[in-house]
Amino acid sequence: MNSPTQAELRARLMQLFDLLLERYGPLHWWPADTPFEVCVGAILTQNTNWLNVEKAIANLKREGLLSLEALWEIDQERLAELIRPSGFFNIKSARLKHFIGWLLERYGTLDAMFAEDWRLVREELLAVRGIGRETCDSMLLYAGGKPSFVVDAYTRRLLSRLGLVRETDSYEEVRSLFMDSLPHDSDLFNEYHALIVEQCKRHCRKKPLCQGCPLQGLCTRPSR
DNA sequence: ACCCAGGTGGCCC
DNA sequence: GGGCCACATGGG
Repeated sequence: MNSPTQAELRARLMQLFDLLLERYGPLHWWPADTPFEVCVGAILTQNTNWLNVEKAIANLKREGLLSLEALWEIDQERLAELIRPSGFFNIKSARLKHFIGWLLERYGTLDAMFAEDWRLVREELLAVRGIGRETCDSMLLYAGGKPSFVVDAYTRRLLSRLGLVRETDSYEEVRSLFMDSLPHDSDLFNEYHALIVEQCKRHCRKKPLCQGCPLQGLCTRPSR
């Protein structure tokens, strides 16, 4: 099977978006009250069910800790206890501390960070311990409104089942599919990623391979 | 009693 | 550049 042209890819991606939007959207992500809460949530949700993250966020809110200053002041041990429900609490408390320390040192505020060219900020964020590609892109897109497409496990699962990427493609390769094919529109990227998550949460479980998946028509590979 | 969840870094080859 | 592992809770 020869690979689809750039124009065909673009058409398929827009077709997929339209279909998902019709079914679920618009969803207006990310579920948070402030950009800072988005950043905290992005770290807490690493390989973790969102319901567990909500419990951790609720703990931080209850204690009045959902601010840059408050999280800078708090002991890492106490922070770990408060975010316990989100799992990996020792690692994540350290990662939150790393991020906050870096942000205060480098920019002082989130607004100042987002005032800088986001492509530069992306490189800087990726160098912060505990902030990988998905976390970084989530912050840029959902906290900063920057057109940086977010790739996650759901994106990979759905796109590979549709035959648009390979299972083995790297994060940057999958991200490039979107970045190179679609207009750099943060509203579009915001909805697109949210819709992929919504679709997969409902229909793309790990074991069964999308039996009777309504997106079959978009598949570039033969249905089994 | 399993299996899974909106990853990441360290270590190894 | 990849493959494997630890990290941990709560829901289905």
